[in-house]
Amino acid sequence: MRRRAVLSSELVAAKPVPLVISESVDDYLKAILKLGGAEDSRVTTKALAEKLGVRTPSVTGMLQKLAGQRPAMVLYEKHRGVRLTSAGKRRAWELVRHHRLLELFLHDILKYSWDEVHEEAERLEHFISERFEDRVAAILGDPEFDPHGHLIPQKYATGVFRHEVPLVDWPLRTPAIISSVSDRNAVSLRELERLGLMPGVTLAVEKRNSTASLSVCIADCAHAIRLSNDLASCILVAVNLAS
Amino acid sequence: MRRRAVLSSELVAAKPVPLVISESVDDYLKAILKLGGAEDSRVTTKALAEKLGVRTPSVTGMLQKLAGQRPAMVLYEKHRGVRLTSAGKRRAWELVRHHRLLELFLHDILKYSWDEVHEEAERLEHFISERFEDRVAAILGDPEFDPHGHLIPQKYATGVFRHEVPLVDWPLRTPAIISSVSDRNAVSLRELERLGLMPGVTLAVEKRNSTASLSVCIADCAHAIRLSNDLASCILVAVNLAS
DNA sequence: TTCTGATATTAGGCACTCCTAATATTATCT
DNA sequence: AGATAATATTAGGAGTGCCTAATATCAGAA
Repeated sequence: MRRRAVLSSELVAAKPVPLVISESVDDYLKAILKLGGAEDSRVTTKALAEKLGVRTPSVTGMLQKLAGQRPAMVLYEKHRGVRLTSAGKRRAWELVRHHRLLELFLHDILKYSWDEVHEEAERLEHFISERFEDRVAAILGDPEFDPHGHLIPQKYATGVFRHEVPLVDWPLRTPAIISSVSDRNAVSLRELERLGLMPGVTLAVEKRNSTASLSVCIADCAHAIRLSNDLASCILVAVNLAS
Repeated sequence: MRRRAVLSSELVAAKPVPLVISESVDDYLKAILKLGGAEDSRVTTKALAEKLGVRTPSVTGMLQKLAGQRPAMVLYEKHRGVRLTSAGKRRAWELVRHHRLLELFLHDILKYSWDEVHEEAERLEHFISERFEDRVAAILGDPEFDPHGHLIPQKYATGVFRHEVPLVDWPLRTPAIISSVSDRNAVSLRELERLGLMPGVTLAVEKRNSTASLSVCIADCAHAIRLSNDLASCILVAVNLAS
């Protein structure tokens, strides 16, 4: 039997499917949160597929599933992308909290190095209980920032996206404070640590070279450091650290 | 096409299937280890099904899969039960080490109570890395026992089964030392803790009642305690704690 | 507006792990 | 030994989450 034609912007039918939270679902929710950004904009199938390392039909299938659950995790209109529902946001931010708490815990308590925390946190964030989360937060003294400078969301709270600017977009010779660095690449993190380029450090961009690199000065500009664009793109800065 | 008849004790054909370790596989390996016991005896399909809370056809299917992997995790002969191969033992004991280290870690560092550690450890044991295992062991000072008195196996080592006797089988009025208690039931654990019946405590069975209960005395027998058979069956004792 | 390339969805399949029903084998009792 | 009960296996199916191939839709350029 042929499927009937549908209006293109039809909201996907919501058969009440019992709620399932798998590792996979978690990963989709986190990816939608990140790609949606502060404006909570619609996220495309393609963007999700790239972020998650799967093919687009897999994404379509999962989005239909997530939209059909009760409570629905996403709002999904065919061909128009997805956004998280409040239930989806809740879980996604919970995972972000888990991840960042775990990173700090692994670093401060279990003495992991800066570049080792991400991978382990990424795996464990799905499986720790609320109790684990609470106890870790208590031991760490309800911390605000993870080792890479990222804000740790409050429990049950919708997190905030800080107003950060990639160092590569920052104006020349203007003091900036490193607010956070990407935790994705262990090699880059080791390099940044070696160079002393860590959250809280003040620096300025001396000059941009045509050869895809830039020179930066730390604080008083005693000595300039040359950074590859690759490395520099791991660094986010802010004028003040409050926002 | 009809499947050809096979000799009943035929070793299951070993098509080289790439090694997969899932949570499910882990659970089967641990169950086989425990049911096989110190003598490493063959474990039946039915026993596994009961232990794991699945039906027997599911077990048969999984055993065939585990036997067909390279390296094989189990030795499996149809209708004759399974045993772990050395590769299977290695993973199973690794999980036991993970579980017991995690229990002690949750109790000592994250301040979980005695009865809260099992469930969390059971979930996390599958996902922690070798690094996590090592750091936790280091923080705890390479501990020998978990909070319930179970031996924590050495890294990479095949663990040992201690010579323990259930309290319900222990002779009357003979001093015994609690070597371990079952970690399976949180309610029982809370009760045991309240009564002071914890690993290391010396006691003797005063008398066995027909009403499925028994009276025990702690140490100097200042006061007797009546235990339900249910509770008593959580307690394992040993003459000395070395073995 | 119509074509075209980019993006998205549907269709159909596979591996995993579970299920029920039917069948086969083994063990036990008379 | 033969019947029966207990245990185990095969057959066939379901849900999840991934895949490729085919098709549909959308958005930008001519």
